[in-house]
Amino acid sequence: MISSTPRRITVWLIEDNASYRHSVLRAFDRMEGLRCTSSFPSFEDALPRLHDPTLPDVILLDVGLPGLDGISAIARIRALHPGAKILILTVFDAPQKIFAAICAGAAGYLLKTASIAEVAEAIRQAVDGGAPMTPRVAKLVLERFSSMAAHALRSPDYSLTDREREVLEFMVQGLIKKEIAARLHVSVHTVATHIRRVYEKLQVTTNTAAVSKALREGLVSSRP
Amino acid sequence: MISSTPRRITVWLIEDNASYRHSVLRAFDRMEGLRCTSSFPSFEDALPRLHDPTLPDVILLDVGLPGLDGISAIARIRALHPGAKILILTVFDAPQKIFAAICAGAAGYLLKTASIAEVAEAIRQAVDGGAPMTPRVAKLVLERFSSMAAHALRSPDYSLTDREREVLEFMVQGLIKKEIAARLHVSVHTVATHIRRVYEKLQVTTNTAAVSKALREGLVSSRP
DNA sequence: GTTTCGGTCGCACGATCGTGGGATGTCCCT
DNA sequence: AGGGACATCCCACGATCGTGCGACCGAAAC
Repeated sequence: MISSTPRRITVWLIEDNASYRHSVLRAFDRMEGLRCTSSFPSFEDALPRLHDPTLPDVILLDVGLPGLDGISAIARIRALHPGAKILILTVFDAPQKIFAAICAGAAGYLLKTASIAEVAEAIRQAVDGGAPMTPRVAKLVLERFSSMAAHALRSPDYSLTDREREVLEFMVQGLIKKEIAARLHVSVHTVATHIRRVYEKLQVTTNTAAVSKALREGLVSSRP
Repeated sequence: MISSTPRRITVWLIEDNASYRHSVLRAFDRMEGLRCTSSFPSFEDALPRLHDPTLPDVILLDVGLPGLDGISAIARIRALHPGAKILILTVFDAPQKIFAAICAGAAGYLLKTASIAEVAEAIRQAVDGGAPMTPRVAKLVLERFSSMAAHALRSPDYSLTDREREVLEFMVQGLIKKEIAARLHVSVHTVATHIRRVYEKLQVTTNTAAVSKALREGLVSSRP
């Protein structure tokens, strides 16, 4: 699957390791459709050039470099040049680093175990709107993703009745018994009874604790 | 990057399109290190075979097929054969489908725009513990991921003081004034004053509403 | 047919809360 | 020297809450 872009893709390389930087540069020079227009040993060196009139399509960034940490660098680049695809290329595979980079707006995350050819392919994918990732990184993202989603969806069973759940929802909305009674067209005593059962089932003794438990454990919808 | 597995990777193919199924089968036959041991036109056909003593390393599954929907199929397969890597191979790129599949436990998600060679490579990556994805899919996952994280982190500013936030945290834990006073080594009156200010700033009039607002808007950590 | 469960209603009492006032002291800012 | 923000403490009053106990009814379950 070769993408046919009209002109060469321009790339900046920000990488502190000189020998790695040069080998990437040389390899790119021999490639069709790819052109590394500038390279820098650190983000600080690249920073002033971010005001240039001609900016690259893709910025290849090592987030292990000295000085400003890579995550802040991503944010700064995006602020100054939102059009650039930022590809992280690093030796670090700590989930924390990876997630931080993604949340900061990186388009992809590659490990240096990848070959130069794979890096080049990843650059093309990024320009095509893809999000290239080393499989190992993809695995971590997927795991975190599904655990986040699972956490957002899990809902322990306290076997609340429909009416009890209904009352609980109103409590979560901050209504007091009197108001809940009005909404449900029943007496305050009835509401009190329902709340009593809810407390028993949730093993709490105060409205505060009940609301807290309900929200934290997703017993009611979190949407106001 | 060729993975050197001692024996051939065994694969099942579940795919309703007969001609696509056959072309994949033929292609795999010509490949080293890959063996498609069974193929089925639907999940229902594969189901009884999930009790076989010899089960595949990877199951290639089309989630657009008739009968049982693909998402439930993933869950069923994982229940019966947790060791298998499930790779989704489909024409559907609706984010909803993708996220559901991932949350159900798919190891990767490929679009049928991928070449057979790419599918084969993805199978190897999956066995190596990776999570192969078409770049387009990766992009969607990354976007959703960072928006989820951003949502989980956003926190409106009610300019609560440190002490007020501290008291609010205890309220969210379900403590009553008396208990909070004890924890902070101050009098109940002091706690009452702090709570009063919190109510003013959050624009609420009951403890319930305050706790609800605090939890929903991430004013305090949601970890119990 | 009797039991069980869910929902409804009632009363009473003490505990807790929300809010109106106030007061004192510390720290920081200018 | 003065003002503002913050934290601390106090009192009093009515509203609200938590919980003890008891009751009725309809539907479903045994």
